[in-house]
Amino acid sequence: MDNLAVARVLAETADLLALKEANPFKIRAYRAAAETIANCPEQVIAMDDDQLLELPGIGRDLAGRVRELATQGHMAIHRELAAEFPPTILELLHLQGVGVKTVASLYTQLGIGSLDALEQAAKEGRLATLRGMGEKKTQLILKAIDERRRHASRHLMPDVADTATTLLAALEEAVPGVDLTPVGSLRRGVDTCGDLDIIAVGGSPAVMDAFTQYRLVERVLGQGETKASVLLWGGLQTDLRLVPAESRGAAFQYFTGSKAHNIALRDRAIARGLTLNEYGLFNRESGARVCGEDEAGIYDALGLAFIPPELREFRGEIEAAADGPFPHLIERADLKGDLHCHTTATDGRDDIETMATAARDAGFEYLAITDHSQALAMANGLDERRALEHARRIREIGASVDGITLLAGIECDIRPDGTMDLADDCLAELDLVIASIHSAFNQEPAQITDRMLRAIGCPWVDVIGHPTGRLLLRREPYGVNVEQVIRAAADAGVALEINSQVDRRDLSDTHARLARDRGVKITIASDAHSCRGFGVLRWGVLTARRAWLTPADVLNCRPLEEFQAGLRRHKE
DNA sequence: GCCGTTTTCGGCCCGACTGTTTTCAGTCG
Repeated sequence: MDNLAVARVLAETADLLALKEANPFKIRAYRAAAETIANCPEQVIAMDDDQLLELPGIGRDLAGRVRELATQGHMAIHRELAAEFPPTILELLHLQGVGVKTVASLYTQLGIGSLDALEQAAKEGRLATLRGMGEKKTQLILKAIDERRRHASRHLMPDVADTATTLLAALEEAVPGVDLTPVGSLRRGVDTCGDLDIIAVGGSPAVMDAFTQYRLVERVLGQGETKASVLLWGGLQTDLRLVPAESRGAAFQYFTGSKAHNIALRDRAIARGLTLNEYGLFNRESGARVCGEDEAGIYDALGLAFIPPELREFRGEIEAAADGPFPHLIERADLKGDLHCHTTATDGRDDIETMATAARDAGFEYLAITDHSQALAMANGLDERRALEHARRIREIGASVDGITLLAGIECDIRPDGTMDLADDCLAELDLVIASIHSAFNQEPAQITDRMLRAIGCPWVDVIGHPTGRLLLRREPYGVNVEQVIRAAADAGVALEINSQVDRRDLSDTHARLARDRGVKITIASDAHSCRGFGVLRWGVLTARRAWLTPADVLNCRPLEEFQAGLRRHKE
């Protein structure tokens, strides 16, 4: 049982306690503990009581619960609570706009304990019999159920990447020397994956057995000599394919996709009297093998430069590859600084100094500290006085920490009317201002677009943070007209952020590409809330690669002085 | 259920928005 599994049990316990209207602070304690453990770098099940008590938010009681999980494999309080409700009840809590109060009254008053039952009741108009429920709320619930269903079979790519890492390590331990590579949508670096595809090259059938017997397999869907399919706990379908060494490149190419890219490539092969499949590239007439052992060789034989996997979406990459090699797409090592993070001043977990040293250790020349502004009261957002005091502290600490420059910034809320949450004279004092929307997401497209344009009109705004507000698999983007925002940002010299959080990646790849094509500078930022939060930058970089971005397109690939000169505040 | 020490109990981030109300409850961040 790893930390995420422990955290899940604690979080479920919190949800179940909430359904029973237990002490809200007790519920919060369970949630906080879940959060702490999910973010803990060491495995908590290996810890003794004293080590557990060191963790923030873990006291005598919760330490005991974690020990119970470690030794028994389950937690009595969790089991007892779960037994009081249908096993499907917690899926109701994941619906947008549905919280514990609603779930509790749905269950106690209407006996609704599953998505299906809720949908049926909503369609029959029975929800309106509950206090506080009307026609609009019913429609919102039906929409939320629909979204949930559409997303149910998909998984965040970074989660799939973690799953793949763990699975590959287990297989390599079981079958030493085996050559395994994840392909498919994971290799393309997409936002969400429907399944996980892995290729084993030249291995023995033993790897197939190790795969189907992997401890996290819920069900074997099929097993043959060269292909096995399993369903992992958590619902991810995973396929393993065994290919001979001479087909390695062809298999990589074939299973990395996308479908449209592959079709275009096979068309190209046909036009050259060749045929392409997962085993190799062959002469159509004679059947003689042209190549197949290496991926670049296949592209080369088709008159194409090697196409980086992230670009294989049939978005013009084949034409581009016919014209010659691609420019150097951005890599993580090209980033010279990070531009968006939080500290204990607002909702971060670590202080300025800790964040600074962690950023330096991550290889950065500079780091902008950008805590929240006052509108985010829940995050203890900063008003003008605190923002300026915080900036003073940041500069003071920046001067004392060697090897990195700290920039005193802010993530300033864009209020519903488009005005900034902090006064201009305050924003003017800072080194970097990110403007973001964190409220009133449901404004009409024209209104929220206008709101964004007003923010871009503020002369002290340098960057728009997570410009569309989407939460992958959870929340649709705001109704904002991205093209208009891009045009305005280009005109004003305001940069647009690629936020690297696993469930944001916002701007998306296609929007980032459009922005770049229209002359907008891009930033790639972690939005880290702790000193371990910089790792997500790899996902933002993948989005940027999928947007065809080179280091020249990304502001924080520049050394400090050049970076600062590129900011909007220094342009006008 | 955790935490702190002006401890051993009493406090524990709160404002905006929505849909349902007619003064508020629930959700979200």
